[in-house]
Amino acid sequence: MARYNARQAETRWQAAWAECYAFAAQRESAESKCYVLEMFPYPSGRIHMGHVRNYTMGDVLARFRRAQGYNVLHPMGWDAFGLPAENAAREKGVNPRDWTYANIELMRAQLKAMGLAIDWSREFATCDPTYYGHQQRLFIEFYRAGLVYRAEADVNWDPADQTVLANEQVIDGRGWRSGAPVERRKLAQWFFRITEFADELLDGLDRLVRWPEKVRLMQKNWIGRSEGTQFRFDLSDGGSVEVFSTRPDTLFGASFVALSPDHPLTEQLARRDPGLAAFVAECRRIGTAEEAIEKAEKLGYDTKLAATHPFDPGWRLPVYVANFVLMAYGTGAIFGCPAHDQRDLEFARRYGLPVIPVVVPEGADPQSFVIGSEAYGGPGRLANSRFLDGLDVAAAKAEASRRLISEGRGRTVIQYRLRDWLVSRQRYWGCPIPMVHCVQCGIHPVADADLPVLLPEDARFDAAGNPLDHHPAWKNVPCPNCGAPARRDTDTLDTFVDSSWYFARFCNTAATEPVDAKAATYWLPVDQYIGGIEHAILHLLYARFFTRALKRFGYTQVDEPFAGLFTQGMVCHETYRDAAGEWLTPEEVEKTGDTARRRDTGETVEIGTSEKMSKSRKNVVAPDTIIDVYGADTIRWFMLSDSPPERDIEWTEAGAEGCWRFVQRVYRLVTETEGIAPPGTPLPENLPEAAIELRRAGHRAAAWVTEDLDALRFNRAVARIYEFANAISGAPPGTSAAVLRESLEIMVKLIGPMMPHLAESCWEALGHSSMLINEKWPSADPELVRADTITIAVQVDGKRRGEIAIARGANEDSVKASALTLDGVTRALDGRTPRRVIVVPERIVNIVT
RNA sequence: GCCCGAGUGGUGGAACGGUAGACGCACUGGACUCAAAAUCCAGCGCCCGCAAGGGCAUGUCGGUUCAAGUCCGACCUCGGGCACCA
Repeated sequence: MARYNARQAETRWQAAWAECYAFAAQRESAESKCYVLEMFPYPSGRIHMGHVRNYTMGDVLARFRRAQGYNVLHPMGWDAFGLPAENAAREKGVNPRDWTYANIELMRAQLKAMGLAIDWSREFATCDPTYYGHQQRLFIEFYRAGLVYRAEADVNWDPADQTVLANEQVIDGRGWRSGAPVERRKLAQWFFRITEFADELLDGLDRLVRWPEKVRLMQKNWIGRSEGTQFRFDLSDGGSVEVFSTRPDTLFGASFVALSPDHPLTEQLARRDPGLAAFVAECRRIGTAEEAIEKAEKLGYDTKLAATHPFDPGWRLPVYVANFVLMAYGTGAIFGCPAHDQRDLEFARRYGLPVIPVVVPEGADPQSFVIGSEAYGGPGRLANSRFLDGLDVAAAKAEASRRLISEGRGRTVIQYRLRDWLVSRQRYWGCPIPMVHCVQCGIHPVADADLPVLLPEDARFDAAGNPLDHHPAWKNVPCPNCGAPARRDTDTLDTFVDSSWYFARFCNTAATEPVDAKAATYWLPVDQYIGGIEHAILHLLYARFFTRALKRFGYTQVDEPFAGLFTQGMVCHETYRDAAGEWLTPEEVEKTGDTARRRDTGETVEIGTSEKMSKSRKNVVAPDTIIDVYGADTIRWFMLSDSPPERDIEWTEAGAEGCWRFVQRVYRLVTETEGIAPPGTPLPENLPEAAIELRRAGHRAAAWVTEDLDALRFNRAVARIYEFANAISGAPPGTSAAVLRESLEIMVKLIGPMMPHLAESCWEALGHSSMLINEKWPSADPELVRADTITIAVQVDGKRRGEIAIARGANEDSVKASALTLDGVTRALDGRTPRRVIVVPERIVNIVT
């Protein structure tokens, strides 16, 4: 029995493809272009199953489009800056740069072993000075255009590690590495003005029809647009305060005004009021930890100031500082309407403030409508509201707003939840911010001739804090403006910046500009982007922002970077625990049926739920060991089979073996089927029915697989191919030699994008001297795809009672007649006369009694 | 709390409103073999029945329809996102 040697074949074909630069994209060729991109990996050390799934999907699409005649761009790079490299430096004493590039070497080899159709000539890492140097140019360009600015911001400061932490790195109010309580500090930081594009980024979502609805919705919520009115309250000390509200209609239900603890007015008042200062300090201490917010009670401090109601000069409202008012949203001050806002209600109950319902649900009596422990946020008519009485909410909003505006007290405002993007990081292993601080003349960009600002190679990682800040030789430079002694900005850019424009750089990685406008015009947008759902908001939003900014500077002509987005599911595995509750790796466990025992001791092991592969659960299976045993095609086939690509998939040894058996089966089918005509043999006329059936199966498979790959339904494509393989092996002996050849060639071509090495070997075994990679995708004959006879079901009163075979296009009366003579139908009718017979052509017959 | 998804055999999953369970995995029986592996053949939702056949089945309850896994309403369970956003 012929056996397919995956290892040998795979190295051989990978070398053959590389030799003819099979996957190099053609520069701006006449063919239609197709840019296929998977989210580039962080070089953590080794590839994992998630990478395999991601890159297999992209590869299938790239190869499929290539076979269809597209000029395909399918590049690969490395998202190479980030904390793990720096941690390795601190923990193991290695240089972050060496650590990163060593990982890239290893992972590149692993990806190449997967047989990916990648244009490796375009590879780069974001930590290459040739990449981050261009990023620095972009930063300065953004700065000059006002898209980058510096401002004081509240940040999470870890006093032990002496660095700013991202919100995700603060766990229960403590630094994730140091365990020290995180402080909120005001520091001057760099920001990207992403809010300038808030409206565009929101509106653009509607046009992203090939994005998952879910991701669009998440971005919409994240941007969080709300329309409202911003207006002024006059205060008893002669000052005033601006508030923002989406519900100016409820103004007659107001019972207090509240300021954020971080509001400038609060700070001013606290200077004279030690009680308030203490209250503010207490609010800051509770901080931003999620849990704290959830449990925190509504607390306030009465400033003793009074605010004048904007619609009634004689109506005075108390002014509080309240812990639930955020400085970061709106104006940092609100008016409280307890009847119609849950937070305001809790606050009012605690401090004994009035609760006046002003919106009454339709049908309820305004006199007896009382608010209990739940505020009423629904629709209704205004009451207790003087000139607004009787209006519905929308009309009352408009009227209240109109009055505030006409009195010169307010204006309509659109507020966003989206904040500007803070990009400063007190870290070494990132793109240095190309700015210089001069005591004489302020902040200036580094001169163009001095770019890129390279990271120093001799940084020290033995002290806490930012190594760049501890490196006088690097830090101290002359001011680019006045020449006086100055110092560099020692922060580096958030690594999300690196991944916000790499797809544009891929269009021409040799460009002397950050982005080659001509190449980008040809290639962008990315036709299909594939990656994890975890990037649904940040990365994808930042990339959308960058693309718009790049367009402003003439680098691109598109608004949106990714015309199609696909978010794939995770790779999971069963978990195992021994009697002591210790996690065990799959290799440590021997499974027989539903029971599992330890390989070493034979002890029975508890099988836990299937979860995302993770080191902590030890349920990780390394792709390279699987590739060593079964080959790349087997693991690729597994990733595409069974589960729909957007859902999670469970890795199982049994499933992998099943894929491996299919690999062998395909090879046997090609090498052991007897009586295959030589290449190029024309099909004879007057084929017997069995041969025509096989041809139909083949052409149908071609049509369906094409459809499925177009829609990224890989699991269905796989099922179609199994069906077709069954049809070939089930063909009766003596089936036309030419039809066998046609069928096998179709099958091999259909398998090509998914199991490319096996397909090449089969193509060769079928007697071809050319490579399959140069063959066109099979086209299906529509005549063969459509069946001549169709089997349709016959129902009586909606229950299936039999089936009839009819000719395509058979007339309704004959269909009806043969349906009514069916045994099962007469039995079910039991002498009754049908009242109605519904015939849906080529679908179904339903006889209604 | 608000906003999204998803519930189909032992299992992963198929199914333009039209034969529910394609295809894979697991399992069972058989062939081949000294034996095993590999391979091949057959079976495989549940209940009644020797069979032919019949009944019940897509989380639950109701509705629309000649016909509902699919559409509508309510509920249950699980998963995800956002969360003092005024």
